[in-house]
Amino acid sequence: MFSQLNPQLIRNLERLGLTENEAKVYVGVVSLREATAREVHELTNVPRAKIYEVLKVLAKKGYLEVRQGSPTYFRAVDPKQVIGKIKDEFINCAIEALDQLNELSYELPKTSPVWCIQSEWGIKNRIREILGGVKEELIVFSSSPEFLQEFEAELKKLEKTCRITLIVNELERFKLLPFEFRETTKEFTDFITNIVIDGIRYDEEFFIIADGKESIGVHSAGNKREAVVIKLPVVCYMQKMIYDRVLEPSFIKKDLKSV
Amino acid sequence: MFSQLNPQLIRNLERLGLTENEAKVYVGVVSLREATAREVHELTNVPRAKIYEVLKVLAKKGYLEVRQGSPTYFRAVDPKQVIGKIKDEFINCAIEALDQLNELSYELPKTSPVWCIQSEWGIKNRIREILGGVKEELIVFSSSPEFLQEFEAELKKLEKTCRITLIVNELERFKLLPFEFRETTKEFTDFITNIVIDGIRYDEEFFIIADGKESIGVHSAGNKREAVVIKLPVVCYMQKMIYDRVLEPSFIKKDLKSV
DNA sequence: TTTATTGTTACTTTAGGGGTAACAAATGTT
DNA sequence: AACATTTGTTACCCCTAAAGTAACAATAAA
Repeated sequence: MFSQLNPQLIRNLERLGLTENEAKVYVGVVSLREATAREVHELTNVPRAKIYEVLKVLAKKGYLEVRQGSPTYFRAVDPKQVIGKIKDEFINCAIEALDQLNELSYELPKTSPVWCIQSEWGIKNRIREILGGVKEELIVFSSSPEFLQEFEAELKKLEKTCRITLIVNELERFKLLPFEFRETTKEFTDFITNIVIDGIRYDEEFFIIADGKESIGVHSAGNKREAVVIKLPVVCYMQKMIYDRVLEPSFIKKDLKSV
Repeated sequence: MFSQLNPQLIRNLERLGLTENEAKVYVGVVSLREATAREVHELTNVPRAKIYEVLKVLAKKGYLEVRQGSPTYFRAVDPKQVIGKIKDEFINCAIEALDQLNELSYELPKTSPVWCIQSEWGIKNRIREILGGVKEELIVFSSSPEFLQEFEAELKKLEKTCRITLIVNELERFKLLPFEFRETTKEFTDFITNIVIDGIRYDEEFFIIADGKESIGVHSAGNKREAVVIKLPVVCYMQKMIYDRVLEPSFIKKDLKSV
């Protein structure tokens, strides 16, 4: 039998906490609706010697029902119930863990001025956190419409409550986004997309300065994305200056004298 | 340092998918708010040689932020975010698994007449399922107020739509429950709480007959609970007869002649 | 009685995670 | 500059859970 037991499903069940054999056997019994150990073995290729133990475990967990006899028959409990139970247990566990973690922070937020974030999720998460904290002014640079679009909703919301300056390297590529953009000078564009340090080429994709005191920049080095959070007001001011100078002359005066 | 890292928390995080060392290190960094590898090592007792790899993994997963340097510093991402992410991924996984499981049932419900359930959860789950399917008549026997109470809500609801007969072995012990009970004869009580088969003593705790065609009985054998589901109309009729005979005479006639 | 099937047991193998020791590289100290 | 300390890495061992294998008793079927 090569019924092949959707390996994706097996992997999902493993991630829900079953062992590989448990997953296979449960899927087998669900497929067969009602089956003997041998039938499950033939469908799943789990060694017959192992089946019995696994079936016992699953029955004890409440995922299977049993009809004693020779051979013994097994029947799967409705997947909705089973997955639901697993989910509930997991959620409880998550809630408990979160409570316990929140009790840990004895010390005051020793907030350090520079941090580097390596995961995609972490980067976006942190950007949202910063956007959520903006009070008055926000300056955004982006060279990637796709990346910027991720935060469209947040930015739209902020537009109502604070001054936003959106700077991009090519107006053309951003025209589908519902914002008013300013363009950088050609020199800056060339510069920013071609920074090489120690043989590694950096590509600045995104940059935010929030209220002139907190910044996060996203760049890719090689094929890896990375973000740097900087909270030093001085650094941010310098960076802000750079962006000021980098805007096309026509935009500079009318907008930035108010700062 | 014997700060002892709440072992319950470590276990919870393990159940959420971290390894033991990952859990310890994450908790360590959350506790310290911002720390070097060595500090984490000293707080958690995870071998220093292992710390670096673990920290890297956690950073890549987005649970930590990094400040490069010598020594490198690490900072924990807000637990709410981290646990939230883990939870979301798990839920997605559960949903996907459920969809895939639901696609499996090629065959018609080969529903067999006799099944045995070994897990506490499975038993209660199945009882609720049966209660949910009752159309006209329900007969319940119980010798355990605690167990019966579990289904108080479901029974209250059913009272409105169908005939319910609740039979108990000692009225006294059930008087706190908001139902009208009937009592079994003393002989039956003695009989039911003292069945010995092959040297094992069985204790019938609970029994339901739904619409005269489906029954589930819960008994404990030794210190294990077990339930048997029977869907044979004949067997159920016999069982119903037994219960009819078992009621105190005063109750029998006025209620059961209508059946 | 023979044969096949069911269920059990004992053993091997493998992989992942954890622990230890030793070393190179970077930093600090005299 | 020489030395000591700390940081970060590597290689190795150990243990365990889980998977795979093989052989055997108990039961049912022929």
